[in-house]
Amino acid sequence: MERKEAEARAAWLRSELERHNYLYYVKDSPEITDAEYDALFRELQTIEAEYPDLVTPDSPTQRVGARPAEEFKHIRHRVPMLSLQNAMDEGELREFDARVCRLLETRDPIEYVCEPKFDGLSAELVYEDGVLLAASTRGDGFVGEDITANVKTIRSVPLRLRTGDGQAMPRLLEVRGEILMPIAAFDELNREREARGEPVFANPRNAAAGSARQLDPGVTAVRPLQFYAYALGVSEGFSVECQADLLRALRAFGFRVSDLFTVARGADEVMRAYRELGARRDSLPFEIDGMVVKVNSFALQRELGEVSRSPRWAIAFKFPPEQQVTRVEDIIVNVGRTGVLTPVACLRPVRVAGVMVKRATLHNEDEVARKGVMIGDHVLVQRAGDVIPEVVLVLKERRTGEERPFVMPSTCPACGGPVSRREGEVAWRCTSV
DNA sequence: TCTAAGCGTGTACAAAACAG
DNA sequence: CTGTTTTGTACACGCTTAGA
Repeated sequence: MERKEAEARAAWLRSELERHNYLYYVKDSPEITDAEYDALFRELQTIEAEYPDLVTPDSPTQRVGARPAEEFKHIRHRVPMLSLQNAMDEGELREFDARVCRLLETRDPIEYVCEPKFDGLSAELVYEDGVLLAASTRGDGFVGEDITANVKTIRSVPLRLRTGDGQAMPRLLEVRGEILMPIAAFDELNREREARGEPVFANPRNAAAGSARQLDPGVTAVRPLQFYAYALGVSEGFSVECQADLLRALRAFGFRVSDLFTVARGADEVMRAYRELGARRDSLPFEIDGMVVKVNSFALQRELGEVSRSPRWAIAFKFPPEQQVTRVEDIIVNVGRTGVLTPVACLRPVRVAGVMVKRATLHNEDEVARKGVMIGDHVLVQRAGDVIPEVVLVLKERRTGEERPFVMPSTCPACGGPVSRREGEVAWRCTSV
């Protein structure tokens, strides 16, 4: 094949493959069979093998192109990736709404966008002139890990932004969203791993986080990850005026965007959206742990600004935590790096919200001291956050006999040194650490 | 009231220790 | 000398506490 001819053919194949990829992985409505796709893919591979200089970074053949890395490099976020404040119940949601109204000095109902709060790991994808150049984890909000090679293997991530209906290609677009693993794919993956005798993942969130942080992108490539876009970092040559328009624009750029988002006016409508999302929660293809409520207008968002590491214009409205009752088998004492002693309850393993809970910290000494926890007690365990189970309540039953009340030891279990607790101090400390 | 530090759980991965 | 298990480190996440 002539070089010029090959160049044109390769360009056509790339756009065609990316279009079919989009139809299959984002729209869930393929136009061609897998075999036809493979044939196109192999043709492109053949051309690129003959003319290596024709390979572009956004070529579909480059999704799993990178070699295993030694370590993750770090990427600084140009705009910090903030975390959200939580609202645990209706009262806290209404407080949030009241604060927004007060700060904006308005009595009119505020327009909010309600979106599912995906249970995965958040990431930032950087597109320059429409081409995916870098992807990073949230990290501490300022600096994240470079997971570009891994993100490129996620088939619902566009390697090149789609444009159309008058939208020009942005010079720069930093797209933020969530990497997650759908429940059905997670179950299937664990079945395979179990059959091969490999350890199974605890839940889809951890499976997604683990998969995204593989040093070898080849491993990530065979993990069924998806990316849902929902926010922006820096952008040049692109602007919208509100969150709802942004979500629609992200969809037009070729990203998966959940169709579960709604626009609500005022706290009452937000509460309705919350109840509706909660009712649908168990039938969704992926796990969510709440609903994110954002002030729709970007102008109002700017006016509200941010405090600390979270914006004043958004809140994570959590679903009530799942609870289970289990038994305290033992209480041990953990010695921290700085000598802090923390009693930890060893529990009869119980499954709560996708994780097996075996241990729970008893660091909340007020609670523990007031009510006491004994070996043999039955305790209520709830999944407090994404990962951390917490013992919140005590005493469903107290058996007599061999149980002993828990008392902090007078010597450090790690080094045998003395243990003390200064006046007014909450924590017990090993004084020799 | 806000911020930073400390802490615990759970994940992945690499090095070290162990066994055949 | 291999392959497997154990141990240690780093990271993500979210909570509590202490200090500003």
